[in-house]
Amino acid sequence: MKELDRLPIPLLAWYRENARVLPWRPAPGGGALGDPYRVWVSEIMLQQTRVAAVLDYYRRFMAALPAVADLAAVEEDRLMKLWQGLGYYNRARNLQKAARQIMADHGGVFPGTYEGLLSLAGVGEYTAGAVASIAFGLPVPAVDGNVLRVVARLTGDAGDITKPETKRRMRGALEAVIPAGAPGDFNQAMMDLGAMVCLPNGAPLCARCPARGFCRALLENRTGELPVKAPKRARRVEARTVYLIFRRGRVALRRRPEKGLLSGLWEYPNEPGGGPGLLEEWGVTPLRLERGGTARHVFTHIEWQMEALIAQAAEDALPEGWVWAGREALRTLYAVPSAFQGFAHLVEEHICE
DNA sequence: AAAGCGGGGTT
DNA sequence: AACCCAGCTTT
Repeated sequence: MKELDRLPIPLLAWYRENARVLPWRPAPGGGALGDPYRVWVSEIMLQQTRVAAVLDYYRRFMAALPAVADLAAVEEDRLMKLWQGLGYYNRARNLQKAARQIMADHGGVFPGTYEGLLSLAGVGEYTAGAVASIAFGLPVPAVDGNVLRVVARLTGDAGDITKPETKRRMRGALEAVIPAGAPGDFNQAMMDLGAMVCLPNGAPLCARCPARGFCRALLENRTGELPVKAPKRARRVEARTVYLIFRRGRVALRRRPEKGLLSGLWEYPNEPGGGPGLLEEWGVTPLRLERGGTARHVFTHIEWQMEALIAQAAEDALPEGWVWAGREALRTLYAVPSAFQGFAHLVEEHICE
């Protein structure tokens, strides 16, 4: 009998005792179904994002947009403000795109099949499997980073889990053992096990694991070597100048381009390299110009080393599309990514409105 | 198949 | 400083 065949019974028993209590989760262990909209929103927020980071965003989001029709109708700037700081902002745009698909193509009713879910914007194999199993009770695996790690160790599989082929193999193996009576509990139990017991970086808590009696990696003393993962590419460093331009107690903001990094969000004007000369190009005449210190922000693939220039503008004129933002507008209207958080105190000092 | 896309907690 | 997180889309 293979390791995965032996897993469901002890795993589900462990889950009944140890499941995390989460606002989008149905009562664990009873095989109850979750609400599709709530489960879906949570799954999108949780992509590449820890549970702890999601909780407050999820509560705010559901209070503001309690149903799929609300999401379909909300204005984009308000949507981005709800997502501000969570990262991977295309998730929010795809969320709305999918909500409009549901309204237009499915009569406002959530599609209840794996293929129907997969056709929604921003929903891939993992998310379709998660919603299908948790909200609709369908026996489909939901294979995320946690599950790949658990399966790699449990079965002693040394395949590179960053490769699609390895992921396909593990997903297929799970399809064969997922219990038809409680697929949602099984998938969530796998994720909880990965998040709480089968920890990454060679630090699993095997003594607490319901699979400790038959885990290949544990029995063969290979938990430190599994899973196998190809190294990530190094990030590049970019020096940028950030212009904090003030006028009558407000600060200048511009919208980032439609595509690429932080697309569509608002920012203090900034450019690679840069210097005082750019102000003139923008038609901004500085009455005073001073240095504002430095800040650093690390993305997955780029590191910004930023230096701020603080300028007092002589006139109201700004380039097309730029705005003057007061404290209230900055707080409630404009979504500014966390990359600029390092200069928030400077803005706070110079803004008066 | 590889690269782009955020931000923050943990080790 | 590296690793990783309830991944998806585009190239």
